[in-house]
Amino acid sequence: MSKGPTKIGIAAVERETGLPKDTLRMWERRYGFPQPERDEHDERLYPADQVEKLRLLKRLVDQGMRPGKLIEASIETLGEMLQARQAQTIDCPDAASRCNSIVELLRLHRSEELRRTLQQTLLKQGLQAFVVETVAPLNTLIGNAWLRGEIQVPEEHLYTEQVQNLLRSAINAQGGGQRPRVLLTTFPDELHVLGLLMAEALLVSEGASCVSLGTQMPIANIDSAARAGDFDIVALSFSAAFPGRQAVDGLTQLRAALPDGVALWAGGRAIAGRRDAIPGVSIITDIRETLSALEAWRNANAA
Amino acid sequence: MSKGPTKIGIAAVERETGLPKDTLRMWERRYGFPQPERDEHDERLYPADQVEKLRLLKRLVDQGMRPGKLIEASIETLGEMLQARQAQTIDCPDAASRCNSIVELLRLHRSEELRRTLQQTLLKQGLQAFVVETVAPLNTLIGNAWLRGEIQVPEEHLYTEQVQNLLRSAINAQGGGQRPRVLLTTFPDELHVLGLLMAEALLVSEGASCVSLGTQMPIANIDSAARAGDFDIVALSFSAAFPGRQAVDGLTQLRAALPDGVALWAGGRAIAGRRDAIPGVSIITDIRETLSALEAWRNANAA
DNA sequence: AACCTTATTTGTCCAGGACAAAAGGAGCTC
DNA sequence: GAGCTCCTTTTGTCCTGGACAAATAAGGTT
Repeated sequence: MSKGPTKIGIAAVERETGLPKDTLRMWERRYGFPQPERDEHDERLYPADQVEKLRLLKRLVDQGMRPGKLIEASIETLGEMLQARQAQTIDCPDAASRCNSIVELLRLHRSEELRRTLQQTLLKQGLQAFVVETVAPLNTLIGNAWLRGEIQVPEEHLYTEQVQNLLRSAINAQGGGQRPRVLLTTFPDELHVLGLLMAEALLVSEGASCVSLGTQMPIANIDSAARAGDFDIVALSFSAAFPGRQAVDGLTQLRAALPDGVALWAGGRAIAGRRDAIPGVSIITDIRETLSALEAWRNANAA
Repeated sequence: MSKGPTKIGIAAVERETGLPKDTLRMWERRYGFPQPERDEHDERLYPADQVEKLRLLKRLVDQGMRPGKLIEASIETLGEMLQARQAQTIDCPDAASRCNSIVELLRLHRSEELRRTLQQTLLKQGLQAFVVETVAPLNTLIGNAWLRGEIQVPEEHLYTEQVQNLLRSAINAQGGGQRPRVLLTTFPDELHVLGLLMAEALLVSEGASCVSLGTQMPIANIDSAARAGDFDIVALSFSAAFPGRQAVDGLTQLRAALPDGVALWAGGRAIAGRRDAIPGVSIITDIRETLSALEAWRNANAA
C-alpha cells in the first residue's frame, strides 16, 4: 500500500485540489485554514487531512457555496453537505440493482467480467436503452460512490475506459447519416468525455450525422469549426464537476459568436440545475431529452 | 472569423502556454521578455505574438534547452529549432503518400471521408499494420504540421477522435486473452491517449490481456492498481510534448514502488531520445518494438 | 576521458498590499 | 412578493521584490 509522502508542498496541493497557490495562501491569511506546517526552509507542507478537506471545499465552492461559511466545518460535515447537494436517486429499481452489481465488479477490479457484463447488457438492451437505462444511472451511482470516498481514481478510470470502448464501437458501427449535422465537444476545462459519447450514441442511432471534437475545445475554435463544417447544431456537455458559472458565461459567449441558424444545445449535471435560461441555448436536463430535442429540430426544419 | 481578444491576461497565458505565472514574471524581470502591455489597472496584457513565442520557448525548454540562450531568438528561429530537433522523417514512401492524403482530408474538414478512408485502410491492412504503418506515421506528420502551424486544435482533435473510435472498436472486438496481463496508463500531466491505444491494439491482437486506465493516473494509484490486479507488465506512454525529465523522475519513482516481479515498459517520443537508461525499465523507442518486447517477455516467462 | 568542485542559471516559493468582480442584503416601488 | 437599484462584504487574482535551492555548466585535477 505504498502511499505518497504524507506532507506535500503547495504546488502539489494546487495540482491535487485545483485551488491556485494564491488562493491557498489567501485562505490561510484570512481564515486561518489551511494551516500547513513548514519545512526547514519555511516552505508550506500540507498534511494529507488538510488536503482532503481542501478537496471537499473546492467542490462545494464550485457549486456556489462561499468559502467563508464552510471553512470551519469538519471534514465529515463537508462530506455530508456534498452528498445532500449532489446525491441523485435512481428512479427505476430494476436499473438500480443491475447497476449496483456492475459497481461491485468495478470495486473488485474484475475488469474482464466488467467488460463482459457491460457488453452483454448493451446487446440485450440495444444502444439507446443501454445509454439511458444503464450508463446514465451508472454515472450517477459512481459519482455518488466517489463523493463518499468508496471508489478511487483507478476504478473510475477503468469504468470510463470500458464504457468508452463500448460506446465508440457502437458509434463507429453506425455509418454517418442525414440531417441534422451535429458538432459535439466540451469547453476547455471539461475533461469528462462520457456525456459527449452518450449524446453522440443517441443521435447517431437516430440517423443524425455527428462529428465529435472530443473534450477541451477553446470557444473560438468551436465557433470556427461549426462554421467551416456546415453544422446545424453545436452540442456541449458539462459534467457535475464543471463550475456552473463558467458554463453559463461560455455558452453566452459562444451563442453570440455562432451564426443564428446554428442551434446550441447544452447538457449535463453542471447546468441541469440552473434555472436562468440563456436566450438561444437549449438546455438538456436529462439525457433522454436529447431524443425529443432531435425530433423537435427535425419537425421545425422539415424542408 | 471570430478570434479571441488580441491581448490576454497572465492567467490565460499560463493556461495556453503551460508556463506558470511565477515563471512568466521572472522571465520578464530577468530577461526583459515577455514585455506585456498593461491595462488600466496595471495588470499584464500579453499580445498574441508574444504568447506564440512563449509557446515555442516552452517546448524547447521542455526538451532541455535553456531559456537564457533562447530568449533573444526570433519566432522564426525558434520554429526552425523545434523542427530541426523534432522533425521525424517517414521512412516508407508508400506510407508517406497515403498519410499525406489523409492529412489533406483532415485539413479540409472532410470528416465523413476521413472516417471512411481510415476505416478502409484498417480493413485493408489489418490492425497491426494499420497501427504501425498508418497511425504512427500520421501522428508524426500531424505533429510536424502542428509545429509548422499548418493545422489547428480542431483538426488535431478530430483526427484523435476518429482514430480513437477505430482503435477502440478493434480492441473491443478482440476478447481478453492470456498472459501477460498488461496494465496501460499515463502519468498525470499526459493527456494524449493515442500512444496508449496503439500499444493496446498491438498487444491485444497478440493475445495479451490488457487493462487500460486511460490517461492521467497518479503514480501511487498506478502502483496500487498493478498490485491489486495481478499484472505482469505496467506500460506507460509519453507524447512528444511531455517533459522528458518528469518522465524519468516518475519512472524511477514508480519502479521503486512496484514489486520486482512486475515489468515496467515506457514508450513514446518524450523518452525515445533519452540515452540514460533507467534500471529495471524497458524503453520502447519505436511502436514496432512493442511486439518484440512482448515476444521477449513470453520467452523469458515460459513456464 | 572520468571525476570532483565551484560558479551560474533558473524555477519556485514567500510576504503583504491592492483592488475589481461577485454575492449578499437593504430599502424602495409597483 | 417580485423586481429594481444602490450599497457593503466577501472573495479571488494580480502586483512587487526578495530569497534560495536544485539543476546545469564550467573549470581543474588525476
